[in-house]
Amino acid sequence: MGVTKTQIFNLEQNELAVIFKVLSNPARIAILQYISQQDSCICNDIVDEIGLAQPTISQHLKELKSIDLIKGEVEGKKVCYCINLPKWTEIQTLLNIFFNTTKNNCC
Amino acid sequence: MGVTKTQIFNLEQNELAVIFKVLSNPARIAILQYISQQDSCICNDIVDEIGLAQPTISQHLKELKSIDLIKGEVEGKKVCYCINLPKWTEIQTLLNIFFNTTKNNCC
DNA sequence: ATTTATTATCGTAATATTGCAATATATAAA
DNA sequence: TTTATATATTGCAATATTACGATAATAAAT
Repeated sequence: MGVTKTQIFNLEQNELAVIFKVLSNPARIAILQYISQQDSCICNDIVDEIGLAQPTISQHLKELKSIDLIKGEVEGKKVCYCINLPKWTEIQTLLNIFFNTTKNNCC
Repeated sequence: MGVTKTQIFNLEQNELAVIFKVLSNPARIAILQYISQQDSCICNDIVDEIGLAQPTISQHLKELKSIDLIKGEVEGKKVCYCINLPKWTEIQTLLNIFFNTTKNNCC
């Protein structure tokens, strides 16, 4: 127990759940919003901006990268993170399809 | 540690995270999809449909109810669950606003 | 080559989530 | 009232997540 039984669900259900899970933390929401506000991808000011320790931010960035929601470009000793727009749009579309197809018959 | 630091984030960020968290489990996705497919809200056939124990389904339904995504109507000894359409649409709009406002400047 | 700055990884503690058996509650039927 | 059925709650074990200190890795600057 304690582990999600992914085997009994289909690919779409598991993929949606993974996407939602990555987005299910306020720090990651805040990171995405902050990244999108910067003109020039000034990135790990993220640590200064959000009030969490550097390893914690690094871990959150890794999770966001795990579904390609963001990409990081190494620029010298800094890394410039930004939103991966094609994937972002793809996910938005996926979620809208889910919401639209799953709103039917009610009591 | 081990607990999300909600205090350091704003209301919108925390609300979005809560919504995403409720949706971040394939069983709950499957329940929502199944409910929407039934013409007549035949509800706890959910237990038969999804391959999880009755208490587990009951718990997932509770979490879906916690953000008003579904509502349950008692009908005799059965309970008829269905999607709460106004809330469903509201959340879809909220997520779209998030996706649209958070897709800007990239490297 | 050494120092400094930036980011990533490891290890760990605290807490949360998932799932289920056992049990409680509620309602219909007998 | 007893019995049967449907759903909810409780308690618990296994695992996952969140956060951070310590440390490693990388690369620019001296």
